[in-house]
Order: sequence, then C-alpha cells, then structure tokens
Amino acid sequence: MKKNRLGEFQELVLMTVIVLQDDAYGVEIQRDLEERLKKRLSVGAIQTALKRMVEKGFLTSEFGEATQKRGGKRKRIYSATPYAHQVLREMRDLRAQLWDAMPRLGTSQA
Amino acid sequence: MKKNRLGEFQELVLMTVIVLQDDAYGVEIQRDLEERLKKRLSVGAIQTALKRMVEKGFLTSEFGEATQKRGGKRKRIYSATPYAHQVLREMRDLRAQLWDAMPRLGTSQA
DNA sequence: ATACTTTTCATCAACATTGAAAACTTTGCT
DNA sequence: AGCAAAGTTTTCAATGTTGATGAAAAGTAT
Repeated sequence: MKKNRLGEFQELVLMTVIVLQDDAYGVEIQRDLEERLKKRLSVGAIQTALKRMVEKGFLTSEFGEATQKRGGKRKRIYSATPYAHQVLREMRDLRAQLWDAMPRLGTSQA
Repeated sequence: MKKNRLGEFQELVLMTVIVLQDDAYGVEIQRDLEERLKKRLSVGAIQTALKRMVEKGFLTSEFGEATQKRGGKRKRIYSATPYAHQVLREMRDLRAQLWDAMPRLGTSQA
C-alpha cells in the first residue's frame, strides 16, 4: 500500500537534513547542498522534495523560533524519522553490494 | 546541451550492467536485480531505463549471438561507457561525504 | 503450427526543476 | 507611533524527466 520510493535528489536532501540537524530548514539545506554539489539549486527543488518526503513518512517538521536578524522569518525545521534512517542504510548497503560485485577495471582482473 | 541526470533506478540498472558484463541484456538484468532487491520488476522498467541511458551516453549496445535454446532470441548486450563509470564514482563519493558528515546516532556523540 | 525468449511500444504516475508570488520580520524615515 | 522599504523564508503553479506496468511484436527452436 505504501509508496516507498526515495528518489535520487530526495535522498541527497534527506541526508543533508540529518547532517544539519537543528539547522535543517529549506534555505539552509539549499545552501549546504549547493556547496557540496557545486551547482546552483532552486528554492522550489528543495521544497518539493521536503514536502514529498513528509507525506511519505521520511520527515517530520515543526516551526522554529524567529531570529533577531533583519528579515528573520520563522523557519520550518525538518528532521528524519527512524524509518528514513533505515531506508538510507538499505540503499547504502545495496549499492555497496553492487560495488563489490563489479569487476575492478584498474586491478589485475581482466 | 545534454541532460545528464542519472535517476535512482537507472543507477541500479547501470551498476548491474557492469556486474553482468557480457551477460548484460534486458531479461538477465531484470532477473539479477529482482534477486538483489527481493522485489518484482517489470520488463519495461528495465528497458526504458536502458534505452534512456543509451540516449544520454551512459551505455552502448550491440546484438549478441542467438543461443541454441528453444526460444533463444538474439540478445541486445549493453556495456557502460567510461563516462558512466565516472558519474557512478562521483555519486558514490558525494554520498560517502554526506555519510561522513552525518552525526552517528549509535556512538558516543550526542 | 506451437511454444518459448527477448525486445519494443504506448501509457500513466511520481520525481526533478524552475521562478514568481506570498508571508513574515526587522529597519529606517517622518 | 505609523508606514514604507528591504531582507529571509516558504508556498504555489507549471513543465520536463524518470519510474513502472503490461500487452504486443519479433525472433528462434521444437
């Protein structure tokens, strides 16, 4: 019954949420991921990914406090569910298994 | 000009092509991946992924010999381009970087 | 002809990506 | 105080790409 897919981009956003912990809100996630990818991302790309992952039970969200900075609007802070951690590990393990099964082109094997 | 995205599923199919080497054709890829995922896949899912990856320069393909088995139709054998290998490594490294940056919930860190 | 293996094709739902608009918050001016 | 301006963040709508299904076609051996 459940739609469990976790897309390629969603996975990166999810991991970034975990990395940023209490600072995991839209714009900051965008900044962090842009730096890692060395590639410009649009606001909406992040936000749709976040929204869909909330719907599927990978993330929960709540509003944080507004900061004292000029323009410091309240942030919606995201955090990953235990289920999200589990799925991330499963995908990592699956890929690791495939890497192990791949012939090593640079080594002694043909 | 080219659209270089490599989706989540495409990535798995691509890795399976590399694993299977000379046996990397549609139905066999399907069988191998079904076993790893422990999940039923449709023929078309594999074939569309393969076709699109050819268009984008991740794969090349050529027909192999027909086998002697009853119903042994000629197989279209796929192989990964150097570019595909490069992109796979980049994605692996990016995810590894994110795993390293993630707080370890099970260890001594808070 | 019949049975079997594999690919091709058409189709629809979910994901990726964009940019503008809206919502909110502080600052500065009168 | 009151109000406009400017800054930060989220929401929304719209479009192209990927994911997933199953039936049909193509080809090969019995």
